[in-house]
Amino acid sequence: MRDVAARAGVGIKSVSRVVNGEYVRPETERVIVAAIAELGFSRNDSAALLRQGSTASVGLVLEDIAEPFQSVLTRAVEAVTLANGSILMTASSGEDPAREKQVVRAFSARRVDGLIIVPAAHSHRYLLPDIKAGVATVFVDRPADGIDADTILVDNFDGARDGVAHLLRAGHRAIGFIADTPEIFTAAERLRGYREALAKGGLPFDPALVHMQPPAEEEVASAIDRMLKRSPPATAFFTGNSRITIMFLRAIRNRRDRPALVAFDDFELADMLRPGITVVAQDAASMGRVAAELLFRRLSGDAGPTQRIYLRTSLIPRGSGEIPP
Amino acid sequence: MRDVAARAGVGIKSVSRVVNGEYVRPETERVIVAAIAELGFSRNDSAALLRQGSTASVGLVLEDIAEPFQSVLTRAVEAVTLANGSILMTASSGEDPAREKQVVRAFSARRVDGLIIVPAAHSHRYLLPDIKAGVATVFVDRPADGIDADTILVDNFDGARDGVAHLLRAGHRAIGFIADTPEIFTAAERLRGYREALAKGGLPFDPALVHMQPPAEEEVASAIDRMLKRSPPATAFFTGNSRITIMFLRAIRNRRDRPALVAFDDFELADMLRPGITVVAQDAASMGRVAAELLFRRLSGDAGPTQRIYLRTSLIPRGSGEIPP
DNA sequence: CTGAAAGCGCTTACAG
DNA sequence: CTGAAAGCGCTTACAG
Repeated sequence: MRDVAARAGVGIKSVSRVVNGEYVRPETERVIVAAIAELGFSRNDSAALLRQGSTASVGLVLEDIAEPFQSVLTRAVEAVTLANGSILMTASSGEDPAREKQVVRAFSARRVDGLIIVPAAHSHRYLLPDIKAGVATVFVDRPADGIDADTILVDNFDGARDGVAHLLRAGHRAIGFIADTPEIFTAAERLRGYREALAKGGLPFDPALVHMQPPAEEEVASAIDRMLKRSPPATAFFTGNSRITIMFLRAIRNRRDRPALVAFDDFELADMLRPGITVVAQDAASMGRVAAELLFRRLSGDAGPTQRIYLRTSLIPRGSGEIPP
Repeated sequence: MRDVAARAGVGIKSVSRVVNGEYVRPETERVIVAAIAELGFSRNDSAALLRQGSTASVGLVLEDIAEPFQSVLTRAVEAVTLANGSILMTASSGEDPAREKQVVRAFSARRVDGLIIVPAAHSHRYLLPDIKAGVATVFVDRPADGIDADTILVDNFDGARDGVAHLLRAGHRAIGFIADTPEIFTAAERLRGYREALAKGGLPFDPALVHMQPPAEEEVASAIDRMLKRSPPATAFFTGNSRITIMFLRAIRNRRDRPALVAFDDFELADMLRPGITVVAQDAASMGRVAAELLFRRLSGDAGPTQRIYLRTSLIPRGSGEIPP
C-alpha cells in the first residue's frame, strides 16, 4: 500500500480510501487505481482487521467432519458465516477432550469472533476466560459441561420416546436398545426417552435389553445376538445413532428372522434397503443454520439471556419399524 | 502484552520471550508468569503472525463440503494442516465459478500460506498473481484450466475403462453410460475410459447409450428407461458418480429385471444392498492427505517442477457388476 | 478533499 | 540477560 501511494504520488491514506470505496477526487482516484493495477496490489485483510479489532472469522470445532451429520451441519454454518462476511475455520476433535481444547485454544489465540462447538465430554470451564473476553460461543448437538452458554440441541428425549412408542404400538414387548456410552449426552437422553416410552407402555425396564458402549462392530453384533437368544427374545430394536444402525444392519444381515428396527438419525439409502429403515430424523442443516445465526446475533450485540434451543425430530416410517413381533 | 510488561515491571520484549519460551532469568520469568496469570493474558497469534509475515493458515475450497467424498477429503487435509501447525479455512463453491473466485479472493486477501482447490469449471488464470506472490496452490480431483499447477487426480480413465471391461467380460454388449456433463473433467475422463474399453472389446460406440447431464432424478430415470427399451436393450450400466448411482438405484428399484451395474466411487452401504454394488473405488482420504503434504512441502521450499499425481482406483466386485446379460 | 502521526499487538534487529 | 526503537500493513483520529 505504501508502494502504491509512492507510485501514485499520494498519501497512503488516499490509497486506503480508494481500496475501501471512500470518496477521493476522481482524478486522484484514477491515478491510484492505475498504480494498484500496475503493482498488482491487493489489500492485506489480516492487517486491516488487526487494526479494526476483529478477525471476521468463526471457528467450528467438530467431533469428526467426515461424519455425514456433521458435514451437513458444517455446510450450513459455512453458508451463514460467508453470508455475514466472515471466514470459517474448522477442526475435528475426534472426541478427544485434550485435542478439542488444543484446537479451541488455537482458534481463540487467533482471536476468532465466535466459536461453534460440538463438545467432547468433560468440563468446558476452560472456555470461561474466552467467553468473558467477548468470544461468542454456541454449542451444538450436546450441551457444554460446567458453563452456561447458548446451545442448540435436537429433541433427543422426545424423539427416542416416540420411536420406541412406535414399536410398542406395533405390539413389541421386548425392545433392545443399542447406543453409544451414556457419558455422551445424546445417548443418555435417548436412553431416557426409551425408558419413558416403556414406562408409559406399562413395561418394566430390563437392563439386559440395553447395550451402551462406544460403537464397535463385534460387540454390537454379540449384544444383538444375546438379546435375540434370551427368553423372551427381543423382537425389536432401537439404535441410538447412524454408525450403530449400520453395525446393526450388518449384524442381522444373514438372519432369516428380521427383528423390527427404529433408528435414531436418518442416513443415505435408508429408504432403499429392504425393508426400508424407519428412522427418527434430525435436521443437521437446521442445527447448523440456527447455531450460526444465533452466533451472529450475539456478535451484533444481542446480550439477552443464554438460550437453549431444541429442534424437533420427526419419525419417518419406512417398513423396518412396522414389522410385527 | 504491554499491560503484562507494566505489571511485571519489565520490558515488553521480556514478556514476548517468556511467551515464546526463550530464555529470561528465572526470577524475571516468575514475575512475568504471575502477571500473565493475574491479567489472564493470552498472546494474539494474528498479530504475531502479521509481524512474522505468514498466517499459518490454509484455505480449502470445495464444491460441497457435505458431499461424502469431499468431507472425507477435508478431514485428511485438516489432519495434515493441524499437524503442520496451521489452521484450516473451508468454503464451498457450489460448482459456481463466480462463487469460487469470491471465496478464493477472500482467502488470499487474508494471505493464506496455501490453497487447496477442487476447481469449478472455467479458467483459473485469475490465480496467477497469487501464485506468483508465493501462495502455494494445489488442485484436487480436477485440474485447473489455463494454468500450470500441482494437481492430485484419481485415475478416472483407467478406473472407468477397467469397470466397463469388467462388464464386457461378464458378456454384456450394450452398456449404458450415465454421468455428469462432460464439461466436468472427471466425467469426460470417465467417458474416455468407457470408450476405450468398448474399443478394446471390439464394440462400436453408440451415442444412444450415453447420457451426460448435471444429475437430475427424472432425467436419469427416463434415460435409463429409454436405454432398456431400445433394441438391442442395454443389459448393463456404468454410472459416473455416487449421486448418479443413487439416482440409478432409485430408478430401477421397482423393476423385475435387474440390469448389471458398475458404479464409479464407493458409498456407504453399497455392500448392504441386494445385490451389493460393484464399484470403482477412489480414496478420498489419500487424495486429501497427498494434496496437503505436497502443499506443505512447497511451503518449506520445494521448488521442483509442477507435479500431477494420479492415485489408483480399485475395482470392488459385490454382485451388481457380475449379473449376466 | 487529503495526508502525517499514532496505534492495532506483536516480533525483529540491535544496542547495552 | 534485557529493553528501546522500528516495523509488519493497515486504519483511526485529527489537522489542515
